[in-house]
Amino acid sequence: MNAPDVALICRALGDTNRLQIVELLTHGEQCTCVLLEHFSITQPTLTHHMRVLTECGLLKSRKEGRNTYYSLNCETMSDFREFIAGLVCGK
Amino acid sequence: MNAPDVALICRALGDTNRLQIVELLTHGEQCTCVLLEHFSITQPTLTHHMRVLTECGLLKSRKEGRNTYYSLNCETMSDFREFIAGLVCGK
DNA sequence: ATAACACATAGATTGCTGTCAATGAAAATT
DNA sequence: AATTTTCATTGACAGCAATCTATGTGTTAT
Repeated sequence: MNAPDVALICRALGDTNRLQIVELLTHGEQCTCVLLEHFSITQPTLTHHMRVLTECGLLKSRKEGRNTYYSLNCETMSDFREFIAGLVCGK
Repeated sequence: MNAPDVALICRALGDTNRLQIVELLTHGEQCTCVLLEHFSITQPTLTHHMRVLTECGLLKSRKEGRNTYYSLNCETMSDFREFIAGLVCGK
């Protein structure tokens, strides 16, 4: 994973709401309606955040009936963790 | 380290130039003048980026003569790495 | 003292971002 | 078929952020 991709992900995680969304999704996929209960934002704003997180590759989405389920993209998350893990002092 | 602090750091790392600055500083402290050679931005813009990185706790600075030397704040970096390392699928 | 150097600060501008209300679209329910 | 539910899209707005030029400040060299 190269620097521009990482910067894009960091920018996505640079919003408190989005960071909390990712934290919630570490426990498994969730639909928008359930996620919405955890925040004090409107549904369009949440959908906007989900879009940002999806476009940088962090999330996957799956439609089932009238629900949309979001989950972490494990591969991207793994690559990102690896990059950050490499940012050590005195390399 | 709590979520708001992490979000602040992520936002700081969400700029390609700043991410590269942090990568450069993993090899040790550097003064502004040397860092500037790696980028195609003006000196005030670089100083602005150093300020952002310092204010979120990622960098430390030290003045020696007419030079300012920047280095990673190892403790903050460590806490941040640990937080990101905890963002795993299927927790 | 004067000049040169390294960096910070101020002010302006342009573009992006988080948020909302309003609306659209597709599926399930009645 | 009509209504309800769930989510996406649109358009707007206020605030922030990246960048620049111009200038200020402290330090070293001449």
